[in-house]
Amino acid sequence: MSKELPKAYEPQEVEGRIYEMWEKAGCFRGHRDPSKKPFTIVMPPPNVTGQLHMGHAMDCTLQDILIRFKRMEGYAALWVPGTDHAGIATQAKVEENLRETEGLSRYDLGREKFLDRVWDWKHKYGARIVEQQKKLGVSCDWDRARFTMDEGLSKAVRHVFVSLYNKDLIYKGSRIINWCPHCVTALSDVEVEYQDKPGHLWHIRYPIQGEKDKYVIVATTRPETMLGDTGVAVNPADERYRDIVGKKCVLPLVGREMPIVADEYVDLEFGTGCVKMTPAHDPNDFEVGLRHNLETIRVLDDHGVVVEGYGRYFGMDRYEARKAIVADLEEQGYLVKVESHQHNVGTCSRCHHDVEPLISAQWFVKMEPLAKEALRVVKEGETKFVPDRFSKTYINWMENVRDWCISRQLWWGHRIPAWTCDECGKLTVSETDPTQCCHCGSTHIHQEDDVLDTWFSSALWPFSTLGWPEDTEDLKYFYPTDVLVTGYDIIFFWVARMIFSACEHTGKPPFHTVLIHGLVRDDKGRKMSKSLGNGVDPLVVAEQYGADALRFNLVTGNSPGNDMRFLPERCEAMRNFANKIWNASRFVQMNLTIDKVALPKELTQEDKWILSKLNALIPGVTENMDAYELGVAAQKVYDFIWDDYCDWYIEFTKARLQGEDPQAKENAQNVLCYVLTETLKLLHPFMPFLTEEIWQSLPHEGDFLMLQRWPERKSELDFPAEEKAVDLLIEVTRAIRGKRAELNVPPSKKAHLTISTAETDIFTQGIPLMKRLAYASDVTVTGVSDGPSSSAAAAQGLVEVITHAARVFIPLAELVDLEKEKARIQKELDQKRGQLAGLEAKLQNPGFLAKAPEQVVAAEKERCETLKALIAKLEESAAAMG
RNA sequence: GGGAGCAUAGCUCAGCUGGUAGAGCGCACGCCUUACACGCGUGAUGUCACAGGUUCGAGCCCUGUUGUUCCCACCA
Repeated sequence: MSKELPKAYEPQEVEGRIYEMWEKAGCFRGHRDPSKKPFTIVMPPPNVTGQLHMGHAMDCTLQDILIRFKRMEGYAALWVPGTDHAGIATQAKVEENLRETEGLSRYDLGREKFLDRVWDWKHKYGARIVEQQKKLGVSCDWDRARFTMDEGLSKAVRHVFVSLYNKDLIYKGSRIINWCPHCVTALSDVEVEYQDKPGHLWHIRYPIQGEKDKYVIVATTRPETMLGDTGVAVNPADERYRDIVGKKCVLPLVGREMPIVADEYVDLEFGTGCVKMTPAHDPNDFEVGLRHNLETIRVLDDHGVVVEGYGRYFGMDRYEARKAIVADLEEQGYLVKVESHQHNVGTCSRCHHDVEPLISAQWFVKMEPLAKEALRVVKEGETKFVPDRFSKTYINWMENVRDWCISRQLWWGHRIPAWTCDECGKLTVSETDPTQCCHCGSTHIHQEDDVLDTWFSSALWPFSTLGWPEDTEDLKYFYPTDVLVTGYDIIFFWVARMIFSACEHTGKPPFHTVLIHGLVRDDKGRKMSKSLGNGVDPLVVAEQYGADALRFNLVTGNSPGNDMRFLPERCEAMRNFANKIWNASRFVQMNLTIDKVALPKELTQEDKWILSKLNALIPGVTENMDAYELGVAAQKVYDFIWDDYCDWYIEFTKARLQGEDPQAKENAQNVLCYVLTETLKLLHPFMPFLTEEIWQSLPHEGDFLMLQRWPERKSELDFPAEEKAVDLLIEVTRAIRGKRAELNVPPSKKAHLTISTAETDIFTQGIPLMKRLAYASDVTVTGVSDGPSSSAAAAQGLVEVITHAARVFIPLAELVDLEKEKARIQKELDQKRGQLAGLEAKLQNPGFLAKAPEQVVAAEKERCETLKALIAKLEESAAAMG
């Protein structure tokens, strides 16, 4: 029944096979089961034509750990996967490809044909990221995979749009928006990234009209926008300029007459205290312009190029125009001075070209009414962020949120369901394509060209993927979802929008917990990026070390919400851990003669010890999982397996397995298998492949480890006395090894130990274990009074090892350097006496005795007593050495 | 200008509700001890940034300081 296993774990051989097995058996499917509680996660949909990167790997791993854990806990677990059409990113990629391969632009093809190309692209590359995710072992329900431009999801988008429009929460208006001249589209506020860039502050003279040689000097960082100036503003409190308010000045190079106005907005301290007003290209100027009725004149077109009517500047892009204008100003004597000036420039989060604020007719979602409920659910804890500090980030943003610009001048996306009537000019907004204007009945209507911001559809993801707006069974059962796992970088883009969308459209927050993780950085702490070329491909890592090792690396050694560095050597350590478990189970299997596991009635003290440790581990790990402390939970399992199970328990069992007693052999096998199996369950969410593979080859009931029930603590398996007893054996064993190492005695040189202890039962039972682990040829256990005194031992050529529980005598005295040994004992004595002094002071402190909890006081007292006993022994030993 | 995070062993980082400072890697010494050299055993290394405070007791709580990173914000 047991097969020959390779000496080292080979993830490459295992992972694909195991995944296929799970998938074929339908293990990932989420079933509505009225007898179970649902647990639902929706996966943040990656870009449909994207590639899996380390951030995805971390995101997927965390989700997979949670969903596997809950599935094992007996929930009806559903993890909904899917992909996002990622409007601007995907369109840009296809356009680039089109340009490179055929030399065509999207306009050459026309909207319809171009969209066909994007769909081709989607079909070609859309499956790639799914395949990559599978390599990581994600257990999502692929049958329910959704795409943001699926029919059903598109329906949801339209439904929401119409509903918001009808509630006056969507409107079309001319506003100053962020425009990317490179992507040629409007952007929302969150798609603008501000960067500090070195720039200049140009001081320009604007002549005052009708007054010879009188000027007002404005300071600007963007001289090219002066073409669109329609005024100059000063602060009303500014003494310097009081006399010119109300007068007019003349715009150099253009000759336009413009009013000089007074507005609080102007900062007296900055620059010259005079600001040129360009309402069409600056959000503040736009506001000032509204207050003072200034004209709004656009001078840059959608590509950031100067429009007609400005002489030689026509056709120049923003930067050329700046140069030319500055040169002309200087030549004509308008330029007063140039200062260097650091300033904050908005750039497009996609292409990083400078954003051009400009006035444009766009569609907006009115945020204030929506933010109200979205704030409430977080403030009142209906939706919690983990770690909690991110709720502050969220609240702060939501309280100051401005209307959301949702129209994009792209082709790839959900086309805005609004039609303009060619006759009456009014809008018809409808879920189904209308044939006529809803105002005048004219059939001459045309649809908006623009599409919606990608995030408009992803905002609906938690419910649109479950069938909303239909009242589906899935929606009733699985919605609201439970946990959303994502990086802090998309709280504004996505999480916030999901929350207010869900509240508005479903009346419920979309999830009760948002588990936030940080960024995965490179080994030097830099962000992984294409341009730096420092990205580490998760699939390459998984191939090299195994997906389990990668997962374990990503989940340990960091804490929620904090960035982590990706260190390849940590993968190696995790691979080693996987191998450790592999070999532990290989050991178990090599000694296996049973085909069914049951805990024996007769348990040895070491059996009870490991069972008791396991019993403590289970609730500990479970609590950490419940608290989303996944890294801590993983670390606990790691420590248990490596330290308790492998280093000690397996070694303990060798005495029985290699002994003569068949019953003892079988008992040991049963406990070994039992503990290993339970541990595999605890480890499974973290290392699914390895654990499933091992479990399959051990005696088991059921078909898959991943569908086994999560372990529970069993009170009948608590053995505090034995736990303590074996801890003592371990302590003494360690001390003996330490002494031998110090004396450079190789393990092959066995010695006859004499152990003098008050715990004769424990040590007598432990003789077989100690023989093996403390390199003893034999062990004699005596009571305290029967053992030799230190001086007698020294006389007999015995080395003395002193621990709290016992004194051990080893016949190796000829190897001891007496002076060194004396010094060592003295050092230990000093140390222990120091500890004792501190402890006694604490125990004499009335404050401590009165206020500390009883348990703590008792523990400290016990510590004090054992310390005293140890010191007495050491003192005797020191005295014996003279 | 607001807000947040981080500062713990040579390096990278854990440290649960305050109760004798931890891991991995690295380092030193010794081991092919019949699961594992992707291993075993043993060992060394820390004014837990600084200064105050609360407490019987602080790496953990409070205040301030310094350094550092990030987010938000319209200073032309």
